[in-house]
Amino acid sequence: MLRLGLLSDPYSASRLIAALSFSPSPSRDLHYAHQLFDQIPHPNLFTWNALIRAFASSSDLGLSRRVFDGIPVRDVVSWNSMIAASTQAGRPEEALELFRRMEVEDVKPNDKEDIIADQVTFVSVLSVCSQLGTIDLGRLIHASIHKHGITLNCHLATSLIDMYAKCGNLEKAVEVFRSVDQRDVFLWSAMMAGLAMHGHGEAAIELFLEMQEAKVKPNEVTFMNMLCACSHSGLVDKGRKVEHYGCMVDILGRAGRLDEALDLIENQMPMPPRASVWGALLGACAVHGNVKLGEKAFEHLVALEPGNDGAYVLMSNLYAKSDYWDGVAKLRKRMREMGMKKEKGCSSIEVDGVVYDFLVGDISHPSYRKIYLKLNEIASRLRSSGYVPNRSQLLQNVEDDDAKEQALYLHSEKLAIAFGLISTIRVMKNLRVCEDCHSFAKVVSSVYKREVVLRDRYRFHRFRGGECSCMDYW
DNA sequence: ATAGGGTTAG
Repeated sequence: MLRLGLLSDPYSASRLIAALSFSPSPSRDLHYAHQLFDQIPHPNLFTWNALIRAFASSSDLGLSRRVFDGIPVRDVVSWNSMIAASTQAGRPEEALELFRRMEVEDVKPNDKEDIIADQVTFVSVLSVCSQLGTIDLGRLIHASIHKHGITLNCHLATSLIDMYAKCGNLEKAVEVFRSVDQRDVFLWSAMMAGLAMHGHGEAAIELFLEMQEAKVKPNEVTFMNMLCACSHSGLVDKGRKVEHYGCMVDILGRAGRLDEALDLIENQMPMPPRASVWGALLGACAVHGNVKLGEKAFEHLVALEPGNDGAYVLMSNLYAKSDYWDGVAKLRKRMREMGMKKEKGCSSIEVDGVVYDFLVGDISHPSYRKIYLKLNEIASRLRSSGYVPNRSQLLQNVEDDDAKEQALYLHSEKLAIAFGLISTIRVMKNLRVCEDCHSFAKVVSSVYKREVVLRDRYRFHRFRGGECSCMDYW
């Protein structure tokens, strides 16, 4: 193309950039794409926009942003590309900021439509809502879609279902799902994932059968979601019918059948176990407190993935649960030597459309005094109704028993719940909820006769009258 | 003719 001088043709140039950025990794050369770009004599919006996407797929958000900022007049595709790039890079706040700017800044009219934000914009922003758990914004966008008379295509409907499910409104997700008549594999899979997340494993399996009747071919994600549904609902035999070793280890392990899980890995797998398989076993050992097997899984796992910080945290928690503090100290030393840090626990709660974040022992909230006061009051009321803090869930070595109890009360989930008790209760946790916080929430729901909805990294917990929707199985 | 979107265990 260079020899023929085709770079001066914007059509060819844009296509070349796209081709270079979507090629499989060996022939993918973004550095070269960038160099080429500087040589394009007449770049147009198509070339700029292709480049945003190209850098985003190489996960270099900074470069995408530099291209975006340099565009003299941006159209809706430029904005959508940049918003999608931020969303996919796990930077939902940046995406949201762009969306808000988009509404007030000039957007060059597009050939096709002349509305400011279109379906593609909404798809990305709904994905932001899923990530942040901001159901109010999600509802606003849903309303806006209605208002503009936009029909739901599969992309948009999938995003809506995912948003409602991840924001805790499963009924609404089902409603959207049922309102679509041409359903593709993404739509079906997203609905199954939503059901699984809320503990409706059987319903997810029924949906899978319905999907087959509709002659839609499942893909690997569909199976993944199915197995997740089986795993979270304890459906061991149904899960066994789908062949996937990592998930099967998880299903067996979660159900406490650790020996069977190990036997599967060591004697039945036709291929060498990959990291995720050992990860599933380690996770199961952590749940069931099996240190010896946990150590074995851990060593296999870090041999395959030395930088896996999650493995260290799981193993350390397993030691701590078993009161083996020397093990914890050794692991921490190993982590320090490798320059690794544990992800900080953070819970956020949405009250009247505003998201509040809490870290452990957080005092940055304007009314933090009120929150701790409320927490004290909760502690005494819970104690008199029979709740005993589960000190095994304190994963640092605090000698004094009273101090241990104090430290448990500083967990971010509890702070968010206490704040919620002075407002509406909808809690998001970025990591898995700990057993003590889980029983805490149960007692809160019965003593205060309030519903608590807690979304952790993997699923939803809906506490009502002292019971949780997960039936203590997660 | 060239650019933008959705589902995913531990």
